[in-house]
Amino acid sequence: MTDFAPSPSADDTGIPAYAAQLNQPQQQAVLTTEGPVLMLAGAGTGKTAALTARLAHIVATRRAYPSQILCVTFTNKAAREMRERVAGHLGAQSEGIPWLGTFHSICAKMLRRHAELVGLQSNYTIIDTDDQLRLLKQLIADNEIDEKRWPARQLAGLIDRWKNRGLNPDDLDATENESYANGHGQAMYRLYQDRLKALNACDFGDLLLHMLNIFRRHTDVLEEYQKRFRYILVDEYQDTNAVQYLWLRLLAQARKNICVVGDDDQSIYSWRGAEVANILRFETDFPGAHVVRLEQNYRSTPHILGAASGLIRANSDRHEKTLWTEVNGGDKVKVIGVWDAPEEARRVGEEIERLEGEGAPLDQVAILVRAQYQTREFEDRFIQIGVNYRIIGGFRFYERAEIRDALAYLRVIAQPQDDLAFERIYNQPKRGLGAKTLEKMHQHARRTGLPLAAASLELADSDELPKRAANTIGDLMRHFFAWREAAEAMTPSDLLRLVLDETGYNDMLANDRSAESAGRAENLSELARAMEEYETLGDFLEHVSLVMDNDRGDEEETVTIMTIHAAKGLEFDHVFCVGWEEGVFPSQRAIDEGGLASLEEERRLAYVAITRARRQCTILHAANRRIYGQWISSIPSRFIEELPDEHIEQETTMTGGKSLWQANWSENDDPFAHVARDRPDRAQARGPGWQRAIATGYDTKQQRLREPNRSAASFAAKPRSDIAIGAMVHHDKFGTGCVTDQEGNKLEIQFEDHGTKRVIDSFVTVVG
DNA sequence: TCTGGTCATGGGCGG
DNA sequence: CATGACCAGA
Repeated sequence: MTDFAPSPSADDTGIPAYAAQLNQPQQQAVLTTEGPVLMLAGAGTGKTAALTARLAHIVATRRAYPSQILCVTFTNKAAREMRERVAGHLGAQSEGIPWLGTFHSICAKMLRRHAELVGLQSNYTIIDTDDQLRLLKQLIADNEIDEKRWPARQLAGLIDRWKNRGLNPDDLDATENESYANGHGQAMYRLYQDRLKALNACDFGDLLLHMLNIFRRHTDVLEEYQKRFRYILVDEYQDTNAVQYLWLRLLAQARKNICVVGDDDQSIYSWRGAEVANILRFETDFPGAHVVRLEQNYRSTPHILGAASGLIRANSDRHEKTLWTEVNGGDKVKVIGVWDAPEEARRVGEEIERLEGEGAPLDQVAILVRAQYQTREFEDRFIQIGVNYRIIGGFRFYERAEIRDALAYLRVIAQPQDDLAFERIYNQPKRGLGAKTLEKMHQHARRTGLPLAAASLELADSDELPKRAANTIGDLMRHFFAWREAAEAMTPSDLLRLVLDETGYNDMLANDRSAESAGRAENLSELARAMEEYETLGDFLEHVSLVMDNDRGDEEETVTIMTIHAAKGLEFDHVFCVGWEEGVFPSQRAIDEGGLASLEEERRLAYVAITRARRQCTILHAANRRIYGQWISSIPSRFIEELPDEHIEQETTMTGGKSLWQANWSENDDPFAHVARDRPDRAQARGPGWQRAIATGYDTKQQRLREPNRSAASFAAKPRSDIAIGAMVHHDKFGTGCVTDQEGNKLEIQFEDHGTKRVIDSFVTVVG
């Protein structure tokens, strides 16, 4: 430890307060300010502490002003946390760090200054995925592409991926071009970009791509930023995609004072374009980079750590890290097998009630699921037993219809070219303008090259429209002029209240007696309240598209249910990892497609899940699960098998020990009979993973489990002996019919009056 | 403009 | 199974 410049907050050891609590490697990461630094920080090793201390150190030792530091994160939450912690270190002497933020918000800010270099005005609109999709649908229709065969979603996905890779329309090769509508990829991408420019808008991907283009084409701009940013810090580097990487590399090129922090074992966003390779090859990109490993874990007990480390060791191609802890004791990771999803929820509910009885705070309990659909079962159960819970994810505040309507009005006021917004509200609330009017407005806009709103006004002044429609449009446009004028003199939130009144939006909600209308009105006043801290409409609109998120924290103590992805970066005393079954986790898609790489990503996801736990981690798997309305018997996840024995403790309930699958395995030659033959079309969709499973079996997987409860397991899928193909049966709903096929407990029946149906055999009686 | 019925579809999520 | 998109018909 050398070279601490004197600082007012230093104590008598000479170590400044912000570094006093740090361990040796962390201090190294803080003190090595010059040159490239790669901080490999395992889960729970205090990387945010190190990163914020580093930032404080740079400022406190006068190596740079706060305004000369670029500090990028992926999420607003991370940015907020960093900001708060740095402020804690620096106190009043920090005037805030203007260039601390997400990739997107930083790029948006830069782009406001240089918009004209890419053909935009500085008040450009940032459109979200919803607008993006609507725009693409229009373009697809205009170009007479069959949207059934080439969905807008697909094109949106392609364009996003191209942008993530830093590719402009001109950069696409023939293969890329082929990937949409038989060679229309490039043309559609180009049309989309042109359209955005005409709307004075850009999407999220553009924020980065535009800035990358500007840096590449205008060296003076690049140099300005290179000069400004003496130090660069990047959080979650394993999540960077190509365009972020290129953008960073250009900025860091001049001074090479770049410090990146990440954990390749927690890279779970490759499907979003993140490239783990970026962190794996940092030392090649920046020769002479200092590598600091943070391996002391401050979060979890040794068993939790041991289980997670053992699991992740099955991955290849990673920076080897050995997490350790000074903490002693703690329970082993508990693995519980249950019969089905309801029992899983019941069991978790019981455990939670027990924890509650022991005085554990409920906000320290989390249930981590692989996919959103798994949350329902827990929700139902918790309502039943009266456990407070909240589900993270799902709909976000600003994705609600009424919020989007309100924002659309504000967008048109701020930016008359915003056709997408205008289209959303021209007849909302209903004012008698239908599809026919819209079509005419579009035609006129196309003819004249005017924005939709302006074109509609011209149209209203002509005789092209029925008088009623013309009057309505004229009226609406007069309102917009008035609001635009009012916006100069009013606060944004007052403007919103005015708009909601004058449009009749409030009246519409008041007259709507449906269950949701009260909540909607409430959401709108919430929006107005949230707007109060903004001085201009523009400020607010940028904030809402980039920053505003959903954590309106109800302070109540609740259990949290969320996906593992959403849990990254969080920690809880007690974590329940549920649904650890082949096909659920790892997900069927990961098994079928994407090969080893995507299975390794699933494994990293499992690693993230376990390492969220501070004191106790419980893993559950069910023997049967209903997916898409079908009962699927499932076998425990391979990840359970990979957990080291010495760190886990298995428990199997009476009904849950082995799966239906295993029962059938011993009785039939084809364990997947009841699944794969169930529906031929679905059997195909199971893909190579399942085929392989059939070929090789999974019989080694379950050695550690107790003997199955054979009678319980066998019961469910066993065919009824009194029914055979050709039998005549009666069904309460469908009447009488002839059995044409029988698989396990499922029958295919040709009914006399209802055609062929598939039913469960317990619902029919044999006739005669 | 609203309704009801049919049909396809079903991952993780941030800005 | 459950939900959402889309279309036909009142």
